[in-house]
Amino acid sequence: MSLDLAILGVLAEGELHGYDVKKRIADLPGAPLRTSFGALYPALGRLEGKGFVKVAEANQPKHRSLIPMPASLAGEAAIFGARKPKAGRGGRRKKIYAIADDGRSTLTSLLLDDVADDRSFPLQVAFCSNLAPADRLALFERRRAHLAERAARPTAIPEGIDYYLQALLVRHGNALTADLAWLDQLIQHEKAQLDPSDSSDQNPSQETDLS
Amino acid sequence: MSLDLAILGVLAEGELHGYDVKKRIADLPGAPLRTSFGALYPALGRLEGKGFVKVAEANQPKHRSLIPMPASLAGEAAIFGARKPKAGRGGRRKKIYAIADDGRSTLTSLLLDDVADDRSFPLQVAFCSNLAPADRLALFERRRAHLAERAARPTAIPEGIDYYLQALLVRHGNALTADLAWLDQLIQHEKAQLDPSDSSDQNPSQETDLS
DNA sequence: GCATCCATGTAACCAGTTACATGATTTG
DNA sequence: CAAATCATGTAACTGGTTACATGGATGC
Repeated sequence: MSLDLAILGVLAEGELHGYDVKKRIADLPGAPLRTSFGALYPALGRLEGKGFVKVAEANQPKHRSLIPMPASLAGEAAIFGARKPKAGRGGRRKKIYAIADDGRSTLTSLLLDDVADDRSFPLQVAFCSNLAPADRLALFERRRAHLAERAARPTAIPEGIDYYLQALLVRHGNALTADLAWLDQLIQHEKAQLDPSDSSDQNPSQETDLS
Repeated sequence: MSLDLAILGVLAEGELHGYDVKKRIADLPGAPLRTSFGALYPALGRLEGKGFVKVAEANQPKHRSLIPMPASLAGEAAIFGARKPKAGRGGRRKKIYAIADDGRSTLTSLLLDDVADDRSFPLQVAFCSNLAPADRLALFERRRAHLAERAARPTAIPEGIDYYLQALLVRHGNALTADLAWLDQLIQHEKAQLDPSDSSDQNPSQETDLS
């Protein structure tokens, strides 16, 4: 399920408490996933029960995790660490979750999963840096094949079609085309990484300008 | 809910039995909605209970409904009518549903509903020919405003961002831009219809080529 | 010290899926 | 007549939502 993927994904790059997990997946750069606490906390509980996730600290976050954290997170982490809770004595509160080893392998398999679900692919991309380069390439190519097959199948209903349906159809087709081009760029990038012979394509460009 | 919208939408353009309702919404030109019988039949039952939909015939479809049907449906309807079931005597089977008056008004309100839900907007477009031109324009402009606001809000996290997240972000931005342009075309079309002074833009073009 | 946000959780409900059961009609 | 496909439905389960309850921390 995609919520699990998102949770494991964000926890894979650093420990967080539930509240922050929600915030983080809510504004994942290109793949925002709105969810609710009513879904999140039970999910965290489930994942903990299955041993995919563990509670790192239940309180007194002295100031930071020992796990090295990628640069992308260092900023927020620093801020978070800065306003340290004065408390220490007393109760259970602010559970900080970390991904467990079983969680990492589960994450990998969720990332490789061939779910035709359009909603989860962006999440797979968002966290695909956790994959081995070859697996990543496979993921992209699988998706590309899937979309290509979709684009290929007969459009049907070219009859005296409604203006708005026609507009929708055009939009749909254009979106598909754009996605294919985008995937081609990603694929090209991966291949370049795997086989470093010719050098080109350093960053994803703003406009889909493949020839 | 979007299944209700889809059902009412397809029934608004002609009577169908459940099985065909599913097929039809499954390949709505630009807004396919995969669903299952386990969702569809209960939904039809609910709609019937609320009086939004009624059973036109429970069997012997002699050959066609008396309701005038738009050209877009005439083809399929003819085929469907052609292979008429030999039966007549006996059981209840093949319930043919038709939209009721209450259903039409419900459809209208569902079409006007301002649901931020990205999934239901395409459905609203698919059936927006049921709206008065002014309402249709309002629907489009509301959506446009919504997307524009989304596009405007700070992208955040331009830090040492992951290649794949960056790619997702670009993709997302491009999709938004394309949708805005697409909506602008629709809006322009509506305005031209409402105020027939200058004439341009007859069909949605294949490429989003607004100036 | 009061309001506001951070933070975690639970309960009731809801819409959907998968899998199953059943039977009629068509076609080879 | 047997197999495939059309056709309708139900039951168990799943994953989510909204609303609620609770309480610590922060800031004015």
